[in-house]
Amino acid sequence: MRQWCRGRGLRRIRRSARRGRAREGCMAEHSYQPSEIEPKWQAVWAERGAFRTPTDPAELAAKPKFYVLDMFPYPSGAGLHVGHPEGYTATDVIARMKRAQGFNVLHPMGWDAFGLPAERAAVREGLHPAVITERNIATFRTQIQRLGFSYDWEREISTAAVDYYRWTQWIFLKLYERGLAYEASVPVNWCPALGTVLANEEVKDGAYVETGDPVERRLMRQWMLKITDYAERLLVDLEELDWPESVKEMQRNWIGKSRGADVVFRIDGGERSFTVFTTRPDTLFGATYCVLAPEHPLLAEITTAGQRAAVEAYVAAAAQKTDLDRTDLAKSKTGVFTGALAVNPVNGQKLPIWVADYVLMGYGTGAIMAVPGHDERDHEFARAFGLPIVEVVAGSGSPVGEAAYTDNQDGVLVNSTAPDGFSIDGLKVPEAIARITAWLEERGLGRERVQYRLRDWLFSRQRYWGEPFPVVHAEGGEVVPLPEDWLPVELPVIDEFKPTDDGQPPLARAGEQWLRVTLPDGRSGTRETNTMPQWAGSCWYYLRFLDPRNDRQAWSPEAERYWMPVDLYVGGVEHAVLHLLYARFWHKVLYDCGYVHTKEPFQRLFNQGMILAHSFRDAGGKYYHPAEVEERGGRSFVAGTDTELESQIEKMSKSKLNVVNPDDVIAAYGADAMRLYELFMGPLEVQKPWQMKDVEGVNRFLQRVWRLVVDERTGERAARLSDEPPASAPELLRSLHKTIKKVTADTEALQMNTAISQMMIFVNDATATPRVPVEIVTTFLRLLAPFAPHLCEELWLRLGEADLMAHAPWPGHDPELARDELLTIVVQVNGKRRGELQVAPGTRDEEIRRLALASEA
RNA sequence: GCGAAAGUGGCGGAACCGGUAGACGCGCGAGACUUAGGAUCUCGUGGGGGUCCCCCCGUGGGGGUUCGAAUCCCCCCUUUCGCACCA
Repeated sequence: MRQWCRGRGLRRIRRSARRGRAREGCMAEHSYQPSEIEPKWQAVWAERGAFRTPTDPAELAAKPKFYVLDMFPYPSGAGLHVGHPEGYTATDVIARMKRAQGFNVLHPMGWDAFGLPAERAAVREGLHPAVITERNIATFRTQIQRLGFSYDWEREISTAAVDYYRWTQWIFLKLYERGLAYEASVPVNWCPALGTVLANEEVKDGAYVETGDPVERRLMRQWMLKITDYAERLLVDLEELDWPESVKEMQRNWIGKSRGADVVFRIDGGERSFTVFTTRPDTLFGATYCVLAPEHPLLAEITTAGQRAAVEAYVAAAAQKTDLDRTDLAKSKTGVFTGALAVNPVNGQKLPIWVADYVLMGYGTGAIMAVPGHDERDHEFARAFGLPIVEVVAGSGSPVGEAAYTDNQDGVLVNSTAPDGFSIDGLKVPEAIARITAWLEERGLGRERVQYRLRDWLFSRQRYWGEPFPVVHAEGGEVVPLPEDWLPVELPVIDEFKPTDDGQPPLARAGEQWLRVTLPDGRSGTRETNTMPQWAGSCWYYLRFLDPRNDRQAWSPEAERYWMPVDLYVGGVEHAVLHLLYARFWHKVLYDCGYVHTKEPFQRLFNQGMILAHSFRDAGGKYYHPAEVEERGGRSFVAGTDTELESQIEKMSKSKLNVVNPDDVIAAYGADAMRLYELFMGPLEVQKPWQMKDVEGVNRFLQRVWRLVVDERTGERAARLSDEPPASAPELLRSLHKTIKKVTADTEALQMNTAISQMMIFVNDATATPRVPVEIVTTFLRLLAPFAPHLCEELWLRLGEADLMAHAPWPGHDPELARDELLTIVVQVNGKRRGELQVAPGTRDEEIRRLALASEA
């Protein structure tokens, strides 16, 4: 026994569990027993439908609404870790408080159930992805329910259920009708390891963000969604949202709006021309060469015979490169002269045209004018190939031959006069840009333009476990959307989930019966065999929660009008761009269709920080489970040995052996202590380490609350409780009202850590009070109930209350009783202490000054 | 490189709009009650002085504004997170 439970954390857990059992049997029979009261109350809540969302129209009309939503989980095989319940606990506290405050609350939970991991597990285990998914959902549901969250489980949904995804398909048809879904042959991110394409948002540094598998460029026919049509609205509407600034900023960066101009360059000695996009048209006089991307269509036409071999070799080499190679910043610039010359429209200068892979075909026009004097990349390129560098903006401390001067505010234009006399010399950059843009427009040589970095959303995947597209390819190749009443297109049951040998998606294995379709007009066709990406289902699940059992509509207009928008949405930052951008896009399309009445789906967003954990590693880099580690003199060793370990705080992961399972924590301390600790750890939004020792602290707090009410030896009401009026304990009453005030305000602001510390202060005060009016305790329990609902429900019952605590109203505070004490202000003159003042908080500076001067005299 | 956020005891973290640090919890120390307790209760706990009244130093570093700065301003350092050849 000793040998296998040496580690501190685990030993503590086992010890606590033992202690719990021991107590049940012998002396302290009436001590706090979360393992008994928690399942009991969870069953009562379920039986009595305590958290059912109101649906009766009169009831809905009678109260204001509050929609509080968690980012629903992907039910992975690993089960829940302690990071999941952090956000869930926060939203549950809010949901319970809002109910108590008289709101109709919608607080649902569901499963983002389609996706690659289930498909891979299916291959590994020889089971169907649907079976794997069902199993994982069951695990997640059990784990989540153990925490006593007040979800309305009657509204549970799964994106992989037919009665859900038929509406995902329906929304796709709406997108198609509006011309927002189209097929195109585009260069895609193909991941050979996964056998599928990926969205731009899923690829970083040439690799799939989830697994790190390399991604290469391929030209493929794929479904695309025209999110670019919504770029401006997605950008502008961010302003109205109560979201973390960092997330808004990330979305702004992703959308990447830049203002500039298109400028047309004629090719010397012919009629052909090409257009460049630039944000700095003011530097046009400083252009000394042009560059085309290797994929630029004009390239082959203009390359001269003498340069053809070199250019073709360069283009071929660029095509071979992975994105990773092409975006490697460490590498130096490469390129080849095409032999062709372009004519600078502003002064007629002949500029050599180069091809180089630092110019991307996917952004702007795939062609640039290069101004090495005022652009770092062009500068580096010009230096590498000995191209001229001309200064046209003055103001830099060093010559442009040494470093590009890129300031775009205060620089003053020089050397910028055209042969016809037009000049922007002497102007500051912003004015120069306006002037030259107008000049170009007058002559038809260019025009102002806004450019976005956002690309269209690559919306198909070569996978099985996703939503089938509701479209058919008719004979002759025409794409035909299916009529709405043909939905759902059910995912056929197949037994092999790999692509076919000739590279078709897995659904090509479904057989003629599924693949062949006779269309309404009598033609026959073949079903689309790609499926939708995992993001599809999560783009609108918050709408299905409004009316999840509706089999005639995706949701009813009445429910939508009542509940939307989501008032509070809580989840991790990892979705700052992907899910949150996609969902906003779909929502705006649905808004344009008239199916939703708000421009934005999520009014307030909150990102909880990641929970980290200590991990232990020896000099060789091998990880040890915390149960094998012992601490001596502030250092860590492998238990029973002198092998010293390095301890660090890291993201929880299987390979680092530092994952904390909520089930273990609940077994040792109970769900209420778990809930409380999740919130007491620190501010919700920051990263913080899980420290099992600290759970003891909140556990002791709950024990003290228990003993405040229950005599542990007899199980009777504690002798300290009195039936006298609250005013009989004036100090405690003040403490109570301050607590009501602070808990209400802090919880509203999602600062639950300080709300809990205030409740601890109150309980410490109560413990020190000889005669505690019972009414003060019941009021306090109503405050604590959203945080520790099982304990409070039990104590509420023991104090003789008839109705559920879950239905008790939220207490209000008396401002007079909750008022802060006077502040002490030390009066100082030139840093020397000269006296003290007692003032009320909020006293104005002038008043303080006046009082200080008066006291001085 | 660019952008954002943040640096407070042995640890997690408090501190409203500048009001005189370290709430609450962990850990640690002392005591009480106990056959015993790693339970519970009480007291103490930033550092350094000092015959217990108190003094000095303290919120990453350096300047500044102010009667007064963890909080506001400038420069620097560090960490975390985004973006990364986007013309």
